Amino acid sequence: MRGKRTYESVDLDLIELIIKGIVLAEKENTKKRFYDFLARKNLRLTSQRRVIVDTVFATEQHFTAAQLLQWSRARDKSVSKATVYRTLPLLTESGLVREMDFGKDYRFYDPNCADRPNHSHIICQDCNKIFEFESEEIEQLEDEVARKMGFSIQTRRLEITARCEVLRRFGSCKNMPPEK
Amino acid sequence: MRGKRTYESVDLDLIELIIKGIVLAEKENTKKRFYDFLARKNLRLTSQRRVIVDTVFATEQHFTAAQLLQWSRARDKSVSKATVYRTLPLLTESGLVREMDFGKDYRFYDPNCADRPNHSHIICQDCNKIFEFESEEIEQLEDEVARKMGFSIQTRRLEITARCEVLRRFGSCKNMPPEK
DNA sequence: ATAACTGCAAACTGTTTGCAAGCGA
DNA sequence: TCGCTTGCAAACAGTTTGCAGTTAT
Repeated sequence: MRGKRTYESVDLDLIELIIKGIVLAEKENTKKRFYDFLARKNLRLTSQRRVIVDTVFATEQHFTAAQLLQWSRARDKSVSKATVYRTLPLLTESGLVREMDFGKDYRFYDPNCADRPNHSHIICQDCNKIFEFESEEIEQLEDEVARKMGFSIQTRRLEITARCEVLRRFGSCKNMPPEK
Repeated sequence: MRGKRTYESVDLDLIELIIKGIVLAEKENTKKRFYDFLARKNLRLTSQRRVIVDTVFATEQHFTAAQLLQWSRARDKSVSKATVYRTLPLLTESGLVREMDFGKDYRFYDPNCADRPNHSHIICQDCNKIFEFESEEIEQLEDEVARKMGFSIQTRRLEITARCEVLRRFGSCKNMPPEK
C-alpha cells in the first residue's frame, strides 16, 4: 500500500491564520520593493504615495483608477485624483501592478502580479467576477509558437470570457448575485 | 521510396493570382454576410454603410476608428465620424470584425475573423507590426483549464508582445523600418 | 536648498448622443 | 410613407497637464 500521509484532525483555523500571515508578509515585501523602485529612480516617498501603495496591496481584487481613488481617500482625504493617476504608471513600471484591458472603457489594475507575472484571467459573463489561473503548459506552447515565428516573448495576456456551467445547469452559482 | 509529388517548374505568378482570387471571393462573401445581418435586423443598407464595409474588407490590416474614417472618406466624402462609430458596433455584433484591446488608448479592429474567429496576435515591439497565428493545442488547453474551473468559454483573447529574434541577432529584419 | 511633488481645475482624446433633415424599403 | 439613418456639433468619461504652492531629502 503506497502511503500518503494523512491527518486525523486538522485545525483549519490555525492553517487559515498561517496562510493569512504568509500573504501579509508577501504584501509587505511587495511594498518594500516599490519603495526601493522609487529610491532607485530618485523619486520621493510622500504620504500620499504611501497611502495609495498601502491601498493597492491591501486588496487582491482587480481595481480601476476610480476605485483606487475612492479607497485611498477613505484612508486619507489628502489623496487627489491627479496623484492617483500619476502614481499608477509608476506602479506598472515597477512591474508590481499590471494593467489589464478587457473590452471596457476604463482600465483595470491587478495587484497580484509580483509573484505570478504570467497569470491569466477568466471573466465570468454571468457574475462579472474575474478569476485567475496559471498554466505552465499553455505558456510553453506560446513560447514554442513564438519561437517558430522568430520572436521571443516579452509579455503575454490571455483573457477568456466564459459562462458559469454550474449556473447554466442549476440556475444559480455561489458567485451570484452579480456585483455592479 | 515513399513518394512526394514534385514539380519541375511552377508559375509563381499564376499561383499568386489564384490566391488573390480566393481571398477576394472570401471578402465578397463576408460582405454579403454582413448585408444579410443587416436585413435580419431590419437595418438599412445605406450608401455610407456600403462604403464603410467595402473599406473594412478591402484590407487585412488591423485598424482604428480614426483610420477607418479616413480611408472611408477617401472613397466617399459623405461618410462622417458618427456613422463610422455607429457602424463599428454592428460589424462586431455580426461577428465579422473583432474588437481588440492592446494597451493603447484607442481600439483596434480586426477584419480577419470571419474565417478564423479564434486566432491570436503577436505584436512585435521592434516594428510595431501585428502578426496572427492559430494554435489548436493552446485552444484545447484553454478549454480544459476553463472546464476544470467550471466555465465554458465564450471568447478568448491571447495577445503576446515580443521582440524579433532576427533583428536582435543580425541588427535588422525584413519588417523594418517601423511604421508609426 | 532645491528639485520632486501636490491639489485644483482646465484641457485633452476618443467615443457617444440629441436633433433636424434625408433617404431606403 | 414611415421610421431608420445621416451629419453636425455639443456632450461625455476617463485621463492628462499647467500652475502656484508644498514638502521630502
